[in-house]
Amino acid sequence: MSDNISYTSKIVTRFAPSPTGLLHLGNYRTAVFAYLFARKNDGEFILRIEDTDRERSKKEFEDNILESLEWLGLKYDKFFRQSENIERHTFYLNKLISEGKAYISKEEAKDGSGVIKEIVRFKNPNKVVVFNDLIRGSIATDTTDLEDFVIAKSITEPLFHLAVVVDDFEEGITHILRGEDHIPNTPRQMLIQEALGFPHPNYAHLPLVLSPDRTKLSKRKGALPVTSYKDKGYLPSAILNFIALIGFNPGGEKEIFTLDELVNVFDMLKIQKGSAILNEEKLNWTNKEHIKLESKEEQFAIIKKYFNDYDDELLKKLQITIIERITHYGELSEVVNEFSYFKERETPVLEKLLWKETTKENIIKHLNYILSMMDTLNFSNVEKIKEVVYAYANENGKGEVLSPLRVSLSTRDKSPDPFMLLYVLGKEESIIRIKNAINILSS
RNA sequence: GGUCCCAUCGUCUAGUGGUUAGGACACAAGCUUUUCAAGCUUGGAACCGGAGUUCAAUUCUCCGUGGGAUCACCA
Repeated sequence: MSDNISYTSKIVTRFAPSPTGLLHLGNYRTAVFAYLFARKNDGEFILRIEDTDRERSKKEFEDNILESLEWLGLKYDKFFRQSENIERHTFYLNKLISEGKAYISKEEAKDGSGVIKEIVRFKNPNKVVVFNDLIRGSIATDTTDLEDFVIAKSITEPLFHLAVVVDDFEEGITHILRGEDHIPNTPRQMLIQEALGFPHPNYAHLPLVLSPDRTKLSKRKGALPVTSYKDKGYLPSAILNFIALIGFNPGGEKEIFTLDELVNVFDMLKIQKGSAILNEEKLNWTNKEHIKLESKEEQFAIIKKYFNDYDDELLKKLQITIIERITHYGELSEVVNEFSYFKERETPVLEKLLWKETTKENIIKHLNYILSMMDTLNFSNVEKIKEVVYAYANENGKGEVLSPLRVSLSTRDKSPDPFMLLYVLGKEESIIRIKNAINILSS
């Protein structure tokens, strides 16, 4: 059973989240795999919001799911809301009851109210159910200890197992890709399918994404909603790339993929069986690689939002240096602070202008010499600046020339190299700052 | 506890009945045009254990061990 062979009927997959909270990366990875599998096979990808639990489902969570999928670029072909399918759930519920395959049971409500309710229980045939999981092979379960499980809170209030089975059938789902935490649910759902005369869909249970403590990823353990990565300035292509390669690897040594490339290389047989832990550092590295993939213009547009009061000309000179410092665009706000000296002239402190045992006089001499060659420097080319200034530094002591120069221009002892500072600041501003430093050294 | 799933560097993984077990992240060292960042080079780092099958097991089988999931009138 490989996705490389062609199926006789059209592949239809679905992502079926319940809108009861903000979904994290682990949840969306299920969507990514279902999406990749459908697209790889020219199939259909369906989004179904499972909102039958009226009390816990919230519109804001549904909106967040929609926003996240759109941001990630996972376009769905059809959209369903489970709560709008209650009629057909009731229809099949009645069918089951009339055929003696389910029955109404008068029981005390579990909410402690003491009210007697008419819930619907499935008449368990108590048999061994076997299915061939596309990822892990044959899985057999004796359903006897499941007893007559509840499938509806009332004839008009279907529960998960019934609703899922009916909707998957009615929507023509051929392949169900979901987390392995659903493996125990599969036998019950297959029992209902059999009672209703539905065919069994194909199942592929994905390995779980774990927290660093090796337990299921959860909000409580710090798992962030996908939209928070959006807010922090991560690239959707990087998030996609990163989560697709957790539990899946096409083989080979390529690490960076676009969505289209992922669709191309996707192969269900290459999905991992064991669960995996999220590695934030690799996410950051992946994101940086995707930033590098962006065009100069795309990068600039975002940088400009943070460095909004910078002159375009100066910012373009600074762009490469800025990009080098970040892993995701949200870090730009820190870089704005770090690079404040590019925008506002600041006053260097005497101690930082000094270099080891070198006398003030010598430092002043070096700075004056650099000042004297300003007219000969080609300020439109950082390499040319480097050639000339470095030659002098190399002859007269790298440290005692370059360190005071850097502090003169940036006032900091940690900054880009002085050649870059000269290039970005330009001739006029550089002269002013160096003269200012000489004054401080002279006083 | 019952049931089920899983097992290659710290993490994500490639891979094979015979390999120096490969790559990436992270880490360490060195280099590069002082510092920071980036980049480059090098390095340390893994087949859970035991039995069986076999000329040969990391790979196949079984048993352990370990980890995980699940046992709702949630999904």
